[in-house]
Amino acid sequence: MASRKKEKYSQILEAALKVIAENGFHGSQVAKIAKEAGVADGTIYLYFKNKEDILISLFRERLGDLVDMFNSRIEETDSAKTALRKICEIHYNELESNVNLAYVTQIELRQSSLELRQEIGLAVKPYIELIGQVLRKGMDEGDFRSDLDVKLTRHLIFGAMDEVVTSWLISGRKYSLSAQVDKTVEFFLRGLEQG
Amino acid sequence: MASRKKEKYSQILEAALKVIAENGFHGSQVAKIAKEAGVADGTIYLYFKNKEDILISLFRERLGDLVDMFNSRIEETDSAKTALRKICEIHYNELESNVNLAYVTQIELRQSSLELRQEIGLAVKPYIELIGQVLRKGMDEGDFRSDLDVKLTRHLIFGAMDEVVTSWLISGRKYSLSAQVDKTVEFFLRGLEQG
Amino acid sequence: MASRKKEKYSQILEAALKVIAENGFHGSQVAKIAKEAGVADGTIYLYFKNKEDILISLFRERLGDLVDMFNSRIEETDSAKTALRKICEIHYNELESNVNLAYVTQIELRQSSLELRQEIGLAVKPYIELIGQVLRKGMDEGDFRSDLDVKLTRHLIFGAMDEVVTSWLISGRKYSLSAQVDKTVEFFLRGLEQG
Amino acid sequence: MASRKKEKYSQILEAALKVIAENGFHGSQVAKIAKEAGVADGTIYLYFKNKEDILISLFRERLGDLVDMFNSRIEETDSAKTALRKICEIHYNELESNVNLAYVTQIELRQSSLELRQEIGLAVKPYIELIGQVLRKGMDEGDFRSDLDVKLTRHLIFGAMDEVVTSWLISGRKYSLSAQVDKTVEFFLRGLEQG
DNA sequence: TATGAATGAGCGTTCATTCAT
DNA sequence: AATGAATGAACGCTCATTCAT
Repeated sequence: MASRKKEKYSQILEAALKVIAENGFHGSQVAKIAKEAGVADGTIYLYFKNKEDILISLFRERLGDLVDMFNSRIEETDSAKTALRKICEIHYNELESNVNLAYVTQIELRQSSLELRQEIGLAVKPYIELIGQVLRKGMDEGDFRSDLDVKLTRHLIFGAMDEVVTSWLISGRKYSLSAQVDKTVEFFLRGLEQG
Repeated sequence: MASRKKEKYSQILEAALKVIAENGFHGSQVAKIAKEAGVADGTIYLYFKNKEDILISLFRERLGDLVDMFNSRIEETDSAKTALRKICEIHYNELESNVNLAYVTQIELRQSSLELRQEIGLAVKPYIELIGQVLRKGMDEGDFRSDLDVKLTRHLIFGAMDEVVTSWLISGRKYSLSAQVDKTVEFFLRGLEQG
Repeated sequence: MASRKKEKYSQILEAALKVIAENGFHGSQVAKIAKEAGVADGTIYLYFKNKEDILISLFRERLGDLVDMFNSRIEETDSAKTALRKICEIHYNELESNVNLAYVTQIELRQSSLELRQEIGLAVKPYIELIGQVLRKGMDEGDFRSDLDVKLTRHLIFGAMDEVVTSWLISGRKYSLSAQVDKTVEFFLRGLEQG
Repeated sequence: MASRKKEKYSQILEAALKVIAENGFHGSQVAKIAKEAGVADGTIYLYFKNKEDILISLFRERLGDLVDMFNSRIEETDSAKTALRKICEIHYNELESNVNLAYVTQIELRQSSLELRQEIGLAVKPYIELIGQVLRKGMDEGDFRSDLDVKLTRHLIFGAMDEVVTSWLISGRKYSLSAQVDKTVEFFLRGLEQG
């Protein structure tokens, strides 16, 4: 019974993801999501407090999965440099192979109420903190410069990758996103300067 | 008479900026903007096609001003490194000294329709291209690595700065944004690596 | 212009009265009232805060008129006994000659939210107080017993008339309401007891 | 088994009374009543046709009990005057000592559909007829005036008491209701007039 | 009998836009 | 050019009732 309940919950989230990706945030009425999920409008409200709660849950669940994936894969890495490469690989690969999710997280979910965006901020935070941990590890192990401002730099790195994904989407995904990993990591590690 | 016309046009844009900054995107009805501008609701539609047109114009005008400022200030610089520093300085300083504009461009205007966001993309493009020009100049002059992917790197740089501004806003502006210029530019130029 | 505004306001109240009388409280959607008034749904909200506000206004305006009528007619009376008879006459006559109003005030408006019923209470209060004043006058002038509890008795009198009107409506108005005035006043004045 | 059935039936009515008294008519969903009664939502519909049927039954049962009480207590009385006093005593005492019932019958149940109110009317009818019987007895025995209109007067009496109870509730029960019996009966018997 | 998850009709309100003045 | 009263489409959410188990 618990699995049936969980099933319908996921079913609705899945439907929401598809509907939002196809119709945009403002074109995604609760009725449309319900229809896509194959349930009645009212059923939505047995599993979610309100429309916003669907979106928050969607973001939280999926981003949670991503962060879990990051954590487990990074444990396997030996150096901070490899870890940073791993992060960028997962970031680009996951969003490239799940375009609906990419579209919804990068484009649609950002045009929501303050409350939702605060929730999204909370969901993104663990990821940004993970980047910070890798930076600190690299500093401790002598791989990274010891004068880095971790709090600033983790945002520089997250923002850089985030923008690359967004511009890839807006461009119409005309090139491979995962093919940008090497050059992105190279930029993070060596910067712009010659030599 | 042309100036009178332009006057009211600017008056409405000014009002829109203030209203959105104070009430958020969803709390900014046309009627509220009209009241703040001191005109009737209908008058808005003599100067703008529709509500979206106000926002697009707002973004375009203000960002256009910024890009003009970038261009003129960068002409004065001698090297690509200095130019990049200048860009970051202006980016952080302008948004720090104009919090309403920062709030509206970073937070509020992003929660709009696809059409508006595409327009915003067009307005941001000249800025991103400017960054690209600086990169190319640095490569030509031997200051920057010759193997840089300009199209990718200009997004990495823009995204990094963009995220820093956003997180500064969300944090409640508890620290100086312009004080982040040095460390940001350092990251762009030298990257993370030791030595 | 003020009269035009007032015109539409009254037009909506008139429509509300008719719609509620014909369809009952629960069958009276805002859209139905708007249609009956010959205006758009949204227009309602230019004149009233919300649906409840229509009902409150309806009650307040009409009952206010009644109380005004009571006051002016009672001034003309010489004794408390005549005044009491006048009150009962107006009460029965007005509601008999305005069945829609009677139906809405006696039956429909009572099935509303606590907030509305409190408002109705406020609107009825001046009327009950008027009855109290007449009682006090009668006591002062020696027409009424000096040991009357005014606060209690005004409710006994109001409740008695109120119930008579309601039962007349529920019975299907099969008899004349105004024909009950004499016997009602007789009961108030002399009570049940034999001589 | 019949008793088990009756048990759950009463259990639901009891729960309905409590829930309506605590949450008001509009705040009393079937689900809430079911929860209070400790049964499933669907179980309600094994004992009652629909929600309205619960309320009708509630009123009918409780008012039936009251009328039974009236009848048995009045048999013990010798004169119509004493009987009338008894009626008023029971009316005020019962509702004062059962505030939930008072609140629900006087305030909440009145804001219901026409159908329900007609049913309530039927339930109240035997009580009003009882008052009529007492009046007739008093006329026969020479205690009451012989020119009374029984059909009218029984409503005057019921309405008077009904309004006193309601205003006592609305006032916040700041005084004793049963302490109003003497003055109420005095008004019924002697009316207002001096001498 | 009893359950409770699922249903889906129903409605008050907002607000961008229009148009008669 | 300017006004602002009027428009009416659009939608999230509730809750009485049903029915498969």
